[in-house]
Amino acid sequence: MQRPIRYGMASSDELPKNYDFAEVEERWQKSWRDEDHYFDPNSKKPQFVIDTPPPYPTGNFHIGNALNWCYIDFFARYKRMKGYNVMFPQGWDCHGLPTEVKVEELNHITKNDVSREKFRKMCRDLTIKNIEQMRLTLRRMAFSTDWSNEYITMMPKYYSKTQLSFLRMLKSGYIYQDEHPVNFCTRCETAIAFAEVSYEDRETQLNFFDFDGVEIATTRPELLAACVAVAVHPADDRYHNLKGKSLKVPLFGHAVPVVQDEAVDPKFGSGAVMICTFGDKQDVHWWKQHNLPLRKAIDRKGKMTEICGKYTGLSSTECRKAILADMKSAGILKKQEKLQQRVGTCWRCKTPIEILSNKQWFIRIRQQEIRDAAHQIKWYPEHMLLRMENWIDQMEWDWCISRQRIFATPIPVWTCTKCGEIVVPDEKDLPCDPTLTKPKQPCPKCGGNDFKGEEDVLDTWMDSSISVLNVTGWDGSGKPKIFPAQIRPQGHDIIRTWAFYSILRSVALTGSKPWDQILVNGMVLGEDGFKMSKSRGNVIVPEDLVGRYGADALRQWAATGAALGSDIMFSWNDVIAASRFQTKMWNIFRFALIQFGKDGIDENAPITALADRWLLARLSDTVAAVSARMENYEFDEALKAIREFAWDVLADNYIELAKGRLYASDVSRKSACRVLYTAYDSLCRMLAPFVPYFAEESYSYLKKGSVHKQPWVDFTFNDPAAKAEGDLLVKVVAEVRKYKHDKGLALNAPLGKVTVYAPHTTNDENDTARTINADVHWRTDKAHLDKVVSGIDFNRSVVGKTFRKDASAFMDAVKALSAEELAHPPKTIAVNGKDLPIPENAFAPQYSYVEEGAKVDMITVGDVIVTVAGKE
RNA sequence: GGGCUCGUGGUCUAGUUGGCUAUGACGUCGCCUUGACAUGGCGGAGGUCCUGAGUUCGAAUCUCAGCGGGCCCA
Repeated sequence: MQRPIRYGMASSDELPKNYDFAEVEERWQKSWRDEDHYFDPNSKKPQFVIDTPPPYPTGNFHIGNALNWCYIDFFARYKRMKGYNVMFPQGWDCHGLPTEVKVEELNHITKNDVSREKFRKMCRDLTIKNIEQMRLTLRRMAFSTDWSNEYITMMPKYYSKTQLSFLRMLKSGYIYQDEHPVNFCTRCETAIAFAEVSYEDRETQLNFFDFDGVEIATTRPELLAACVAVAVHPADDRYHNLKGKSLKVPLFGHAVPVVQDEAVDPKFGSGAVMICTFGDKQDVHWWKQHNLPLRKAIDRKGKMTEICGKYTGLSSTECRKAILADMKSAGILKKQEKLQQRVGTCWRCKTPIEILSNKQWFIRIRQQEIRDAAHQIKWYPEHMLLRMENWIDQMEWDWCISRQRIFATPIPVWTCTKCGEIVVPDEKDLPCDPTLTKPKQPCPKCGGNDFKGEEDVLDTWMDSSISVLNVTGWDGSGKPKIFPAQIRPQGHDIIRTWAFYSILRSVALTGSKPWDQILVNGMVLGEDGFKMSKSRGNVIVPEDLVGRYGADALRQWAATGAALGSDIMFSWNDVIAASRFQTKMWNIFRFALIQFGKDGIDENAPITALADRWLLARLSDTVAAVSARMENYEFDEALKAIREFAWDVLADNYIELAKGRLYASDVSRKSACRVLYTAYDSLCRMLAPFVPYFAEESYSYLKKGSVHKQPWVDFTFNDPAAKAEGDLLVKVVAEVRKYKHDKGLALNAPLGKVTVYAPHTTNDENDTARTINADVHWRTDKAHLDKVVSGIDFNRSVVGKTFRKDASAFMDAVKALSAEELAHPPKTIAVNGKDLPIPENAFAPQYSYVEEGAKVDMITVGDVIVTVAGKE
């Protein structure tokens, strides 16, 4: 049964004994209002705009997303409490191949079976369904999303901005069209960017063959038709005679020059390589360097072109086989060796990429510009900047932004069929699909009226790399008022893509860095330490976890799991520990509420007892520490400090000390209640960003109003003496407990007189006495103790081994020694009439102490002496 | 091959401007059902701080070399 929402001080009979997270979380989720999290454009508060990552709407919010969003929500909530006007937008990065593939799968079609428009609609419908699913999870997780700033990249409102940014960058010369080699996936039939290439190890064959008298080693004989040169190292003596010569390509017969290049490794293969357009990135290098011609041997579908003669139409694998067979029968194939190599593949479908030369759209990469902007951003953790720098430094090609797909932002250009002029739409006519509409004016160059709409579409990163411009309200007119954003949170896996492209685009379009700070979080690994994957069976689904332990427990796991930037192993242990902490907190609050229920709270009661001042001093330190950690996004440390204070300091020490006073009804009870009240209130507020449901529920028993609308805790209590003396108090209690434990006594067993000889007298309001159940006296004078030998500990393994049958006689002799002799034993001792040496470690005297005539036990706490008189 | 990052009890981890007996959690063992909580309390056992060399009165921490893991890239 669900309880009604209630606010304000509870009476103790209203208090449920157990914290039922499922009931509580559902109830609060229903009552919270979206409006409370809206960014207020007219606010006078300082702004805190977050450029959140728009997830790909697969329908499933995975645990890595959850970690990322928890971090965002922690600081979004914290900043709101600190008085900032926070924008926590939610975007959806819709376009791209996975959805196309999914639509084909679900409808049993290929994209060519239906019209482009129909296919797009199918993709849009699926995406909307997925987004709705994921929104539910976001709400269940209690993320304080600003739903008034939601954006969906496939919607006209968003992608018209993508198109606007394209037109602006085209105009300013950043974007150009060119025939250029690009990474190409022949399965997806599209160009892909370097960031989309992944690498796999595989074994291949290195083929040595006779190339017009020169031995050449190649892994890609099928590219023989595309051979445009042979390269050797200039210092390679074997090939001096080839300088300036040309060679005839076997099987094909065209002549190619021999070029010299330092980049050729004389030790690899035969030391002579053939340059083809294009086998790999190195070929592109050489091709540019030596101004070689272009011979295209492979087409977009991965088939051999006409220049391959009789091999035309074969796939590259078939062609390789055929050419090797023909080399063999011509007797020019010398030998074959196995070779380990890394091959670039399409990150989506794992097909090995080809480098093909096509007409494509590009964005110029101006490295220095990006580097400068990256340096103006504060990186958390700092070393992530290095990854960005390394990536920038080794960029060689411009960013290819055109894709040959359907579900994506159209490139808004037409080509005049008569003169080839590029024509663009008016900015006010965006969004625009050039395959469906025509330009309003004739061609400005030749006056022609026949145009071809661009069928290529934009890379998805072209959408998401303006997320920050979108949320800050960019409309093309320079730099928006609230730009740059304050922070970009993201994973380290997309530094070279999303972060890199966002910086590039912001600089190009506004001349400024996109954000003040970037916060980089790690990846979530499975419980076995490996990346989560279905095949490993180590995948954790957030919804499952939330169902079993609640959203707050998952959020705590995210906070405590890892330091910023480092990968985090998933651990059920941490989730269980989190849920236990909530139980503990609930019981602490229950205890406090029961006390408050007896005769209310006096918020101005004088703080009298030492323990009370001690607790407030420790609370003050905790608030300072937690606040500092929050400022630095060190959520693990922040939550750790809260837990430590609540569990160790408040529950295990303070409450144990103050219990007696709270049960009694003297004046100092009010002091303890006020302290409990302050701690309760502060803890709710410090916990609010981490466990919003739990904090809200707990706070509702204390006061009216939502804890999430309270300011962050501002509490200082400076009392170094109370801290030092209170620490002593706690230590004395701990030592006496240990003493009881060692004596086999129950912790509440009564003791007789306990005297503490400390440097200062301490007004502990009898807390110590009640806690350890003894008559406690605090004294500042020196302890007057008489040390008395009360017995002797024999080490029987030493005594027995040394004295054999004289052992008992030896022990009797030792017992007969005086106290003085026992403390400083002689070298020898008379046993059965003989003087025998006393072995080392044979015995140790036991001492007892006598204080004012009574026998006592002595405990030391640093230089403080505590005596305990038994209760006989 | 290059860059980044890391190596601490069985497991995960804190600690690096060099300095008390190396932190905590989980697990484990023992004791305790005391009026918030046994999803608790108290206590114990358990560590070559990856290896080696160096600097130093002193190294988990600094330097060098090596071994090993992870990530990114060639």
